[in-house]
Amino acid sequence: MPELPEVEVTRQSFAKRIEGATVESVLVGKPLRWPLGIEPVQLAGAKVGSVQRRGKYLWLPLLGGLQGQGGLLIHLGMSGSLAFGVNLAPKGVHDHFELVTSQGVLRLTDPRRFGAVLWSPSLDSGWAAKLLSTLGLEPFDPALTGEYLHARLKGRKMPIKQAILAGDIVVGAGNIYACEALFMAGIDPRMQAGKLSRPRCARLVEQIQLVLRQALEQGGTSLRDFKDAYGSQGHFQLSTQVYGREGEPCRICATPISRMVQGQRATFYCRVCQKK
DNA sequence: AAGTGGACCTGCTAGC
DNA sequence: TGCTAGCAGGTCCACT
Repeated sequence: MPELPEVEVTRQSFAKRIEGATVESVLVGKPLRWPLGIEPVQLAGAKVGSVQRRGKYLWLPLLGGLQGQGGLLIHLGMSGSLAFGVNLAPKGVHDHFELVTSQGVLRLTDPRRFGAVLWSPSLDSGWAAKLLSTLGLEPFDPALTGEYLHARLKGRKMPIKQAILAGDIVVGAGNIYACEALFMAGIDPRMQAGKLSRPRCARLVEQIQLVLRQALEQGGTSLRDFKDAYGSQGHFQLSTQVYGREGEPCRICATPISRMVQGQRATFYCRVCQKK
């Protein structure tokens, strides 16, 4: 489910409400991708700081309690979502983590359990350092330019779609937004990454930023049941140009949208508008 | 080093 | 109606 816009929309929907809260207890359900990495009781009494986002990860700083100083690194995987409130619905079978605080309960619902909640002593040590160190630039980082993308793609033989998805050059565009950005940039997803010209790299950067910004403004994409921590749905799925539109007419040239598989992920594209 | 495929897990849908 | 295969928004890891 969650690519950068969904994660950011989620963050914005509960960051202010949880900041300053005191952790009362922590409930751990079925195993997620990795174990929490700390005894839940150690977190009691800690104070929640300002929630940050890096790529598709959220970082919830914690100060005090038996843990001393650290935080929780949260990833929503494919099917995760967070809810925060004082009167959440009764706990369901897919609710696998709860942080009970003085200002409300933060709950992770994740049917497939590809998500993770990990304790780390800081952002640049422990689990957080390990997982975040391989990440590329944030999409809205001024350092992300066509020139930068061109330099990083140099010599790469993999298809441009997979290079964008890999996340070691630029983070945040997952399968939906990678397809969308490539369409808007007019680039064939099969194009060898290292062969993209500078101007096309510049255009791709622009379109990645544009599609993510648009999705953000529309509250993200709710294909199945994505909701932010207030329970609100996103609407970007209504604006999609190619994703999920196989056989439907291209919004530019009316050619039926094609679907193929790259790296075991579906790619949607227009065989006329997107060129090698 | 870069690239590929498998793995993790559950729910839903299309098709027989 | 009921079963099954195939598919889903992510990304780490082992292997070539």
